[in-house]
Amino acid sequence: MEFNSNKSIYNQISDLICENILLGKFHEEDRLDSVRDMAGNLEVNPNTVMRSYSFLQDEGIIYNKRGIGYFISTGAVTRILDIKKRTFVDEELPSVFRQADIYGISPDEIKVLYVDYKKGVENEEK
Amino acid sequence: MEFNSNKSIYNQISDLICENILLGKFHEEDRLDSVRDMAGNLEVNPNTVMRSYSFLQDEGIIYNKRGIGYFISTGAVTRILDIKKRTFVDEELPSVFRQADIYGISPDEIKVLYVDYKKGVENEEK
Amino acid sequence: MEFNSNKSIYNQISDLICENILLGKFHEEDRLDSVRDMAGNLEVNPNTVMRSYSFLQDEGIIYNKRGIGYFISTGAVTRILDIKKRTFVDEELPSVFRQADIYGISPDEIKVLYVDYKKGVENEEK
Amino acid sequence: MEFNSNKSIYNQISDLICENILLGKFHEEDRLDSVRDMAGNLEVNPNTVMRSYSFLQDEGIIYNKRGIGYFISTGAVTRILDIKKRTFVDEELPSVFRQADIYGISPDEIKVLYVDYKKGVENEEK
DNA sequence: GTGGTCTAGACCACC
DNA sequence: GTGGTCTAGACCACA
Repeated sequence: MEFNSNKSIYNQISDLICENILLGKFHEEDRLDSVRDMAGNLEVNPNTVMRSYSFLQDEGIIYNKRGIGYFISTGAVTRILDIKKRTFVDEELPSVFRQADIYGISPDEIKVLYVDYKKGVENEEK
Repeated sequence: MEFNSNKSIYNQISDLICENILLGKFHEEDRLDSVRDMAGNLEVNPNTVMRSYSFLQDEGIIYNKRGIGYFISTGAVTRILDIKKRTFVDEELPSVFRQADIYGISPDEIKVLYVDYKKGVENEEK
Repeated sequence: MEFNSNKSIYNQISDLICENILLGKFHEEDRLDSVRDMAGNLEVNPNTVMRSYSFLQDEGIIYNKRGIGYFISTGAVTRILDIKKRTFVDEELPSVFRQADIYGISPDEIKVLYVDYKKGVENEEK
Repeated sequence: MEFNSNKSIYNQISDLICENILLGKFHEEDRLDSVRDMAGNLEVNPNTVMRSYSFLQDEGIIYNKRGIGYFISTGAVTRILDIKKRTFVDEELPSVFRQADIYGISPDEIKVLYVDYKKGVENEEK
């Protein structure tokens, strides 16, 4: 897997895991890949994966059983929505809207772009 | 002026200048504050301002007259819209929509949030 | 290493790296010395090296792996030739020819001077 | 008149005057335009012209009659050829040849490029 | 006065 | 360990 430049890798990995949980690909109380396996799959330094896991653990999204591995917490979905959606709506969206405003993109256009985006994603999945 | 921590200062200065140009506060062929003056006003090191200016010059948004100062290029508005709007629509929006989708925010909700945001801004201006 | 006074140091470093790539001393996908090491070798401030690296990155000649270092891009040779040869032939040569013309140096004489130069270089290498 | 970026303006003005002398447009013992006139014609700061004149005076190419103006020295042509041609052949050409060598341009190609250049100039003059 | 470059040294996030 | 950014302060050429 390749990682885009502007976000730190460990952050992208955290996001990836959260998304998979929200999308139902990972389930609560599932065990995550070991740090080494995950690092191998993603072609990334184990330290970097470790950092993602630690971060998610701090957020209460996963937890650790010593010597066994990392597991997705019960209630992880709720917690992710709590944390991420809030920062998304409260912090990210305003900055996005501010830019859209400057560039003269109307609310209707934004809606249309979003609809188009969703269509694009659907087609890819087929 | 205060700077946000997550973006580099020189980047925020560049953005600030671009926005002022788009908003019509700075005009094409206007002279920018000298590096030292701008640095003084923003309470920032001259090197940091220099970096912003150099960056904008590379982008063709401002240009330099030897020994006189930096000036806003003719066509700067167009160029900024070209560069920024393109990266906004092509790179920023998709990631925003992807998140919105995951968090279950519909196109109509996005539109409403944007409308609300614009109202908020208008009220502030009064 | 010693630097010529009329060109900026960071520029000379960039040129040095490009030449080494063209001459086959550095190869595509090789890792460059770290900023600090290079600075130490050249007896120069790390910031100065950083500037060279950033410049070459902007030109697409080298790229960065986060936390690991700078690497020579695949296709760097082509890209350098593209950039440098073009500016050499289109911008530098005309001014040279213009001067040669004024000083009454004929095309044949230029050719002879060049041949002599190449012989001189060959002898040095022995 | 517009001045290209990479050389200092006063230097470009000096070169311009020297060329006009070599090309026979200005003659020895001719009076040069006053600093102010020249500055007006070139749309440049008088200080900058002054600097060119001083420079040329230091080189012995022009001389000053107090209160009257600057005049081209007798022997200016010889002196210019002495100074400029020497630095051209001894310093500029080697660096040019070095680059040509790196870019794989042969002596014959250089000659052809030079011949082409001369043809181009001739056509412009018609 | 203007920009441009460089040094020294610091701090940070990241791998 | 890596790069990236920033400050403070200096020096230079140029207009």
